[in-house]
Parts: sequence; C-alpha cells; structure tokens
Amino acid sequence: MNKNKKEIIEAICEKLYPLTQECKSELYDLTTVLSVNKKEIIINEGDTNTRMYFIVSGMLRAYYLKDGNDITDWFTYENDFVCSIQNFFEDIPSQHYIEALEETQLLEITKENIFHLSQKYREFEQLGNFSTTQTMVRLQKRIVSLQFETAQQKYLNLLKERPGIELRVPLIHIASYLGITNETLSRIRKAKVKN
Amino acid sequence: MNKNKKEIIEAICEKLYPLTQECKSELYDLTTVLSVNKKEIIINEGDTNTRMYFIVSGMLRAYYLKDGNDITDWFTYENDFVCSIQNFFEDIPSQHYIEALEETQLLEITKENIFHLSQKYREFEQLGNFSTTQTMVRLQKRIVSLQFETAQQKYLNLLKERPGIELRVPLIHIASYLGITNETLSRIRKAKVKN
DNA sequence: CGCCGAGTTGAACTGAATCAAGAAACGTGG
DNA sequence: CCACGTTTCTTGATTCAGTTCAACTCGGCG
Repeated sequence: MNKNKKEIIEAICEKLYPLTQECKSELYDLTTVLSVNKKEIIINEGDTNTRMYFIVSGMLRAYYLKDGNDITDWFTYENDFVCSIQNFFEDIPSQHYIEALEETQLLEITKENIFHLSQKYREFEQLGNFSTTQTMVRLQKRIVSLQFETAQQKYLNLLKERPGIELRVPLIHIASYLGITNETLSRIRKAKVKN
Repeated sequence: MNKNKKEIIEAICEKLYPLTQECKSELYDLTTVLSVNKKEIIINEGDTNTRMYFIVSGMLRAYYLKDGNDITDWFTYENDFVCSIQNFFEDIPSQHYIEALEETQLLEITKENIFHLSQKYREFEQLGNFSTTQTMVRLQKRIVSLQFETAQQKYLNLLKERPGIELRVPLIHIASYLGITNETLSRIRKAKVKN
C-alpha cells in the first residue's frame, strides 16, 4: 500500500501540478518519506522547525488548546499539503498540534528547500500557488458556513464537502471543528437517522 | 487626493511587491482607473465578467443575500486587492455583490490580463501569490474567531484586527460580518462604553 | 477482567435571536 | 436649506437553540 518516493512525486505531478524532470529529480533529493501511526503527532505547539508535508495516504487533523479544550481546526486528506499555517507563513512558533487520525504516509520538505525549489523552478512555485489558492477558497466557504448556519446545517454542509468523514473521524473532533458541543452533534446524528 | 495611474502602479510596487520597469509599463497599458461613489456597486450577483480591483483609497464590502438578508462577507481597504472569490478562482458567476462604503478609487484589471501578465512576468505572478497567501492567513484567523468565541469576543477581536472600523462602517454591516444580529451588537457597544 | 475514552441521554440554564416599537441619523427632492 | 421618508440604531420583553452539568452505556485496549 505504501508508495516509494518516486511514486509519490509522480502522484504530486499527476494529482496537483505537473513538474519538469529536472525539478522532480531535485525534489527527490530534498524530501524525506515517513510513515506515522494513528495518534502520532507530527507538529507540536511551539514548534519552530518549519516544514510542509504532502499526504500520500491517511489523514491528519490540526488542533489547538483553548482553555484546556482540544479544538480541531482543520482536517487534511490524501493528495493535499499540510503545515502549521502561522508557523509557515508568518514565521512564528506553531500554535497548532498536527496529529495523524489514521496510519499515514507523508513526504516531508523543509521551508528552506521549498524556498530554494520555488526560486529555481517556476513550475514548483506554481504548484505552491495552486495549493494556496485552493486552501483560500475552502476557507472562504467554511466561513460562510460558520457565519450564519445552524448546528445542523453546518454538519450537513460538512458531510457534503467531505463525504464519508463521519465514518473516519471521531464525533468529538467533528463537533469542535464545527464549533458545537459533542452532545449537540450526537443529538443531530440521532435526529438524522430517523429521517 | 486621487492618484494618477502611474502613481497607483508605484504604490502597488511599494506597498505590496516590487515589479520591473517593463512589467509596470505593460501593467499600465492593461488597466483602467475608476472612481466610485459611496453605495455604488462594482460587482453584482451573477456577474461573469471576471476582474480584479486594486483599492487606491476608500473601502468596499462584499455581501450576499441569504433569505433576503444582506450578509457582509468581507471588508477591503486601501492597498489591497478585491474580487469575487468564487467568480475569480472557480469560474462560476459571482455570488457576491461588492459595494463601496466610501468614495473609492480603484484600478481595474481583467482576469485575462492578469493571466497574461502572470505568464510573462514572474514577479507579477509572485505579487499574486503574495496577495493570495495574505488572504489565506487572514481567513484562517477569522475562522478561529467565528468557531468558538462569544459575540463580544468576536467584536473585540475585529476591533483589534481592524482598528477604527467601527467609525467607518455602519453597525449593521459589522454585525452580519460577525455573524450576530444588530440588536446584539448594539448592546455590546452599550456595555463597552460603561467600562 | 477492569478501566478509560467516546458517545448517548436527560434536565436545567443561558447567550443570543426574534419580535416589536420608538429614537436618531441620513439623504433627497422641493 | 428645510421637511419628509427611509434606513440605522436602540431598548425592552420573550423565546429558543445550543450549552452545561451529570449520569450512564458501550467498545476497545492493556
């Protein structure tokens, strides 16, 4: 099931953005493949070792602690990138933890290497833009959902955006992601089954 | 108070991202300066004529109608870009209106021209990334605020992010932006004066 | 086998919405 | 430049969606 590094880089080119042979080759030399177990944490609060991951398989969640409560901030799936957003883009220590929700295979690259490759290969820079733009559009949609929808609408909306998430992710994390309590989500689910 | 096109392009280079002489010159030829009055709408729902604006002075808000109610989705200020996000990045008709909240001076450029300049000038493409990344980080922060804060915390947070907004923007728009009712915001303000 | 975290259910409580009505501010035309 | 109508803002009373607190169930793991 796990891919080797060459296959992973081909997957990036195919699923996200095509890269030239030369760029692929250098990317190969500047990245590390790693596998993590369920519940393993890949980025900790306070982390300053700025890096980005491509998710080959599995999934992760980012969360932070607010008054001791674990609040999920986002979920990331196969064929997407993940990083601690403030750490990466604003150069401050990570305020998030990033944790695997399943057995997950990752490709790791440091910020310096991303910077280097972006300078040298225009197509690599474009890959970055593509990913940033996609994230921006998703965040925008999520805001509309958080702004004025009821708890139930937010949940149904999430199921529409991320089909099957309710089977992969514990209720407690979905609840905090939606900004509602576990109890409320549990009741929403119960009511939904009846329909 | 109004700038000419040359001054505007210099402002972009200075405030956002430096451009080469050649790129500036071509940008000059591919853009239009316009001034709009308070309450004037520059992008309508259903608009398919995809374009981007740089705001020279003044400010705008984007809003949409949900069950007949006017809901403000974001505010944009001097020295920033604005567009209808789904229209621009997903090629679907605009779901937003964009309206001037003050006398506003703008620089207009079509999506095709942005595309052309981005292809031709790498630094122009980088200007675009810079702006996208900035927007992404802002959206992320806003989500954290919408997710678990009380109405009062959301308001105080906005005042911190956008000092002086309460003096420039009618209460009703700030309330819908925060996802709360006018009445609630009015009470929050009243309570705050007492402190 | 027993413990612990995840999920469920119920009852009481509360922050914010809704409904309603009046006051203030705004801008438009005469 | 004033008068009138419209929109924005305020204030109060009531209602309700979702939280909080508490107790109990279930399934998996050591």
